[in-house]
Amino acid sequence: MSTIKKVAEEAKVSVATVSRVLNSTGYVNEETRKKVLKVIKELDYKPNSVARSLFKKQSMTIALIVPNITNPFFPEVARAIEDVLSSKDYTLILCNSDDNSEKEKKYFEVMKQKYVDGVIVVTSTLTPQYIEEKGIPIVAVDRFIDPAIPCVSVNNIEGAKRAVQYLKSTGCKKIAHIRGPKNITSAEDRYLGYLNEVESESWFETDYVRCGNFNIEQTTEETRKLLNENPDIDGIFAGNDLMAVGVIKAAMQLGKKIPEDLSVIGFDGISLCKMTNPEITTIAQPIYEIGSVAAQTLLDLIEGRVIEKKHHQLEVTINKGQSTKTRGE
Amino acid sequence: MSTIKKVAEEAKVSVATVSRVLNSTGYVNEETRKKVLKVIKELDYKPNSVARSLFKKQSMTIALIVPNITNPFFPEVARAIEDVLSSKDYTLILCNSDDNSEKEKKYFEVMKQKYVDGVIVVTSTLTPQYIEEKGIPIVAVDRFIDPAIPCVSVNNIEGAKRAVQYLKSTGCKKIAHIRGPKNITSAEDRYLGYLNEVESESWFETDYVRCGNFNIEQTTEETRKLLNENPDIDGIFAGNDLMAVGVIKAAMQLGKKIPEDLSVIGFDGISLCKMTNPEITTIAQPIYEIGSVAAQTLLDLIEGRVIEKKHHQLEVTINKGQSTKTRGE
DNA sequence: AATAGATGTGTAACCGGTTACACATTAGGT
DNA sequence: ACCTAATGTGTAACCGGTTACACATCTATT
Repeated sequence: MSTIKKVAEEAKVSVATVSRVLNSTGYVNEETRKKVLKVIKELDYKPNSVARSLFKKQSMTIALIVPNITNPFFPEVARAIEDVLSSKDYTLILCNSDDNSEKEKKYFEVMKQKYVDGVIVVTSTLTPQYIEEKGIPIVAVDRFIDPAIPCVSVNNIEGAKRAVQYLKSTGCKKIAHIRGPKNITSAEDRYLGYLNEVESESWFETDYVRCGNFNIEQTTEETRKLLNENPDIDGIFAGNDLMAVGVIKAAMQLGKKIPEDLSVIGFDGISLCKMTNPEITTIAQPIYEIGSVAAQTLLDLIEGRVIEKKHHQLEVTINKGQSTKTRGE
Repeated sequence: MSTIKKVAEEAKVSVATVSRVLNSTGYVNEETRKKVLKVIKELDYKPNSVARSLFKKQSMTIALIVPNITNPFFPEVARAIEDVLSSKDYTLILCNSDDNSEKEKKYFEVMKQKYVDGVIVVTSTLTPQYIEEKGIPIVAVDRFIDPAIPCVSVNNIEGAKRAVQYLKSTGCKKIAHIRGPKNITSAEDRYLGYLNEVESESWFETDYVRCGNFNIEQTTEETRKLLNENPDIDGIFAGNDLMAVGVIKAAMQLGKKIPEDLSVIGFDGISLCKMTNPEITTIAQPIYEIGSVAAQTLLDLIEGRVIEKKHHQLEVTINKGQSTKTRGE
């Protein structure tokens, strides 16, 4: 492996000059520059990022902390982030937190020791004080942390309202909600949106809300109970797409036809929705865009640009599948 | 941020002693050790990984290069790898190559400059010479590169045979194959396995093999053509699970009942299989295990342990869903 | 012709660790 | 009591870059 020193010797200049050529800083005579460039090419010299990082206290690396990359929402976010980063010569470190506060903190610690330039995080447990104290640029995705911390998400309350409104518009008369976990802001907001749309309805009962955990099996179980106890429910707003799959499974087990007997709408718009049968109607987040905006915002933060907007709330769209009736039917 | 120097001053010892305490190397008097440890705690000192990396020429980081993390096979592999790595204090860098040789090479270059300790790669384009030349420990996953390069995969030929045998055992009389891309070894092997099982059959025609590209839409299109031209095909072995979804979509569009009119079997065993309706019968790879074995093998390589086996071929299992008839039906 | 500013280059300190080596002290063996 | 080996600690070089600063030369201005 050749070093800047070898290049300097070979080109008969000092390491400072080589460094100037590499970084296009300071003055370098055109002749000298060409000579150095020639030697660099000859030796196939590639500067050592670690040495540079040590001095500059930055690593051209950012970390993404997600609960679990296996959850189909996150790979698309990760892909978007990585696309933006790699186009700017940054590198992405991937961390799975399992929504565990200890793991999140451990990752933060390690990242700080590695001079990671910034972190994009999906968390429900990290506090603004902790983040502040670490002093690493950070952007939250999907789940809101604090007004002080930039966040990229959709308006979950609005999205949930749209979901319920849509079910209503297709003729559903009794709409239940299998919500996501209690401590997760996005799940909370979707619940709030649902509640806002239904609480003044004469048919509404608090029993229409059940708590799932963003996972299929448990949702199937919960839905089966719900439908057994309330057979006249004809619409379910699931906390996310995976849960919608769970709801559909339960409905099928109970012999209910979808969407004739029961309409199901999800949330997220992961590509899975188009693979199931029936295809799932869902409130689709612009997932790729969320990732790319988050990455862009983090780079702005890192590179000291003013960030015009702290909280990006992107628009949801409704993706119509066959898990809901067609309007007016 | 406190440094080793500050700790040394505070504890009235030299940096060498602090370093010895940190790394449990050399001789350190117990009293001294306690004193240093106390100061480290007081100052909340965390050693700087970058400085250590520079000297040690290793970064406790490994890179995973996959075609696209958005393909549902890879997040599970990534998760497994990350689990193993984080338990050993290694960090994972994620790269998306899009199966593009230039991108793969660029990542390799960058990783080398960052002193990445090793690479796990899913590639069809990298040559052993190139890899050799970079001199970075490497493990291939899913796709075989060269006998010299450790590889973790399943026996795709055997798996494909099992798939076809299973279709036969459930009564299929004419079995087609929508295969994956030509240049990908795993797709090639699955095709070979299929061929081996069918070429001696009287009903077999070369027209029963169509080429897809591991993607749903194109597979649907291809399947539609296949079934229109050969209406009596009653079984399809899809190149992977995503393609199986495409096959099922096509069958439904043509009004064929699954599995009564057409049996479909996939390959991979991604969690998607359990979410569709009907659930997809598939030749399941032990995906998580593939990832963890790959990670473990790479660490063995990095840490200089002898690797007993260069090519790990893990066992596939058959996951029975409702996309195939029950045996003997 | 004198001088300020631009241009060009090298020396050496610095980033924050690790470790070879030197040196001292203590313990153990005969 | 003497010698060797084990124990304990500090100094300084090193990893491979970046950059402040010093210094020299060249150009332009008055």
